[in-house]
Amino acid sequence: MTGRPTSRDVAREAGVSQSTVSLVLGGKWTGRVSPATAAGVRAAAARLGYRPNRAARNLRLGTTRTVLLMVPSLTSPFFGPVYRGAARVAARHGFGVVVYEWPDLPGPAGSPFAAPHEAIDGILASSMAVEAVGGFPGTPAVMLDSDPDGPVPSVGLGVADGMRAIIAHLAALGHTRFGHVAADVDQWTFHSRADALAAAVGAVPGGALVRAGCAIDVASAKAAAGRLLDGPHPPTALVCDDDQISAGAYKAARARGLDVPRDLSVTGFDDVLLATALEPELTTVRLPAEDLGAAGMAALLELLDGGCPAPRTLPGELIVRSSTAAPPRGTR
Amino acid sequence: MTGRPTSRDVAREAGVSQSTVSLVLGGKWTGRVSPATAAGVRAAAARLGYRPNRAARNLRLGTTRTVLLMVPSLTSPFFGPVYRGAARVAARHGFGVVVYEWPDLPGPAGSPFAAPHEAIDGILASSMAVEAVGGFPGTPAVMLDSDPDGPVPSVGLGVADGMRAIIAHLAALGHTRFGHVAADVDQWTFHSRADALAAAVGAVPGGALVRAGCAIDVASAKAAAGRLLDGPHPPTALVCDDDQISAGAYKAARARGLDVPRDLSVTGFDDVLLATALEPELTTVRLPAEDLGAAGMAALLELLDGGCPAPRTLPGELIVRSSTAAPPRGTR
DNA sequence: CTGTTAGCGCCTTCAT
DNA sequence: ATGAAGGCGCTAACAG
Repeated sequence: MTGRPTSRDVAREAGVSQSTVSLVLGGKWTGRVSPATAAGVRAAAARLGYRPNRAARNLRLGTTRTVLLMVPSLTSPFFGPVYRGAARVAARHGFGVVVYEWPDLPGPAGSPFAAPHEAIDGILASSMAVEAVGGFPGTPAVMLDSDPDGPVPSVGLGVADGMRAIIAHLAALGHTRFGHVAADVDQWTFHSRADALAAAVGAVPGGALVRAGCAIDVASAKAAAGRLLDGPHPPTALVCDDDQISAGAYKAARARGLDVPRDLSVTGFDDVLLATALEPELTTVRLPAEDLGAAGMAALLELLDGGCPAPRTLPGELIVRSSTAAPPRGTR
Repeated sequence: MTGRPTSRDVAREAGVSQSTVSLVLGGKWTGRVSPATAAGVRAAAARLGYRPNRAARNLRLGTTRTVLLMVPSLTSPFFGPVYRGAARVAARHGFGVVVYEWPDLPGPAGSPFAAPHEAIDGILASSMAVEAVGGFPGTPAVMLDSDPDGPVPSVGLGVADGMRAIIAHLAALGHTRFGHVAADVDQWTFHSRADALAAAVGAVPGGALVRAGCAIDVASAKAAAGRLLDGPHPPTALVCDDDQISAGAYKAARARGLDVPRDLSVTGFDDVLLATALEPELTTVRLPAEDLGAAGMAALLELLDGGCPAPRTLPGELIVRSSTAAPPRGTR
């Protein structure tokens, strides 16, 4: 016998029929196949090193047991953990996860159909516009870190609460003049951060807010932070939409001879690896990326099961490190 | 008609038989089907939004057109681009890529069989021991950034040349006392870096080398770099196995009041995002991650095609930034 | 309790 | 130039 053993080979080896093999190996034989026979089948399968042919099973069942995870960028350290959490939960249910990078570019980016994995049972779309899943009409989908009021179920991240926690922390330190170094990315998560930030600053007595947008990269962030620092009303604290942006803010500060945190406080968002690689270590909001992937996958599996997953929001957590301090004297 | 249209539906719509549809859509109809019929079939397929069923095709053809990419970590910013390069080339040939994170833990880590994607045509294994693909006997595999003398074809990275370039650069600056902050990871790529480094230092007149091992994380790297700096023969340049390790080296230096690069030069490896986020920006060796994925996939496709891919090595490139300078006076 | 049978959708000879 | 038929490996009715 050359090639992989089939269930027929196992049946022959065990001296039973194919259907018995299928029943036993499918785990639904209790009360229908004698324990002795079942044991024989198992032994035969083990002896032959049998593994079911996935394509055949998929064809028969009309299901692929595969979920597509769409992320805006694979380079960002945020999505590795999202994948890991999703894959872990999926594996427990016999599902696989294929990841597809959907560049969040303006305009009609390459259709997701360009992905060779058109055979998909469901979609998990992280941090992108709901339109992204529009390309798969009828395919069950769950959005991650997205507008909870959208047409598809979603698992959210407490980004608004995170922003409020940042401002509360900064206000308690004595800051009133805030600068928002904002990611110029049209995603719900960033709009949400901006809105929460503006509202929170509005609630601080004497609070003032200036804003500069940038792309999510260090150079662009440095330029944006620089514009704020050189402006007519330089802030004493720079609130950044993302840890990477904070790295740019650090650079802008140092280029102007400003010490972080003595002369300028800086905060980040996400708490990826970068946050502790920087000096000083970054005060930021930790987002539970792996839990997000896991909860999203759980919701999607529930959806595939015919259920109706309840909306969930996973809270962020303010991690105070060394990039924030009271504003310099004379600036309050 | 509910559900996805099948080739039979297309046949009916076009008024032809299934086999004609298969011929036309399979692209091998020239001289066997009249152009008019072919056009009709195409139109019908388009009208119905027909897409071939992957499971059925896989079953019939005995191939999955799917490749497994095994990486040691999804969190490292290095592997995102590897995936991207591999997926790009794969897509051009109608192949999909599923990524599997194989934690490079000591001992018998979870077998790759735990991966739900047992249906795989080939394997691309990046930066790991050749044993990793041992779990898939008979499956064509290509190793990336691994021992070129192993039993399977591989695409290498010029890490040894990179190390030599670093030492040449540092030696030209006047350094003779080097410290290697080494990743304590049992991978060919790190052994290769260590060997090349030792050999290069040996060729520097008066060259001396001390070494400390660490895990690939900032805190561990900081401790290791600290041990070197506090040792009896403190180096004037710290050569790090990885950009992330360099971040730890920066911290160790600053904790001791040492300025980089005035009092201490530091180099990295990989040139990931972190390299320009740090301050000062890191002198490092850029490794072409995306090219690596692309070249690896090209080699694997050639292998699947019955060919015998020639071994390749992609060169790294020394990127001189601001973390290296001449050693402080009196230390030569 | 176990075996027989009928497809899932596709591709590929073979016959027309 | 086109159609009919068979089977890839599996599962789930239905018989026995």
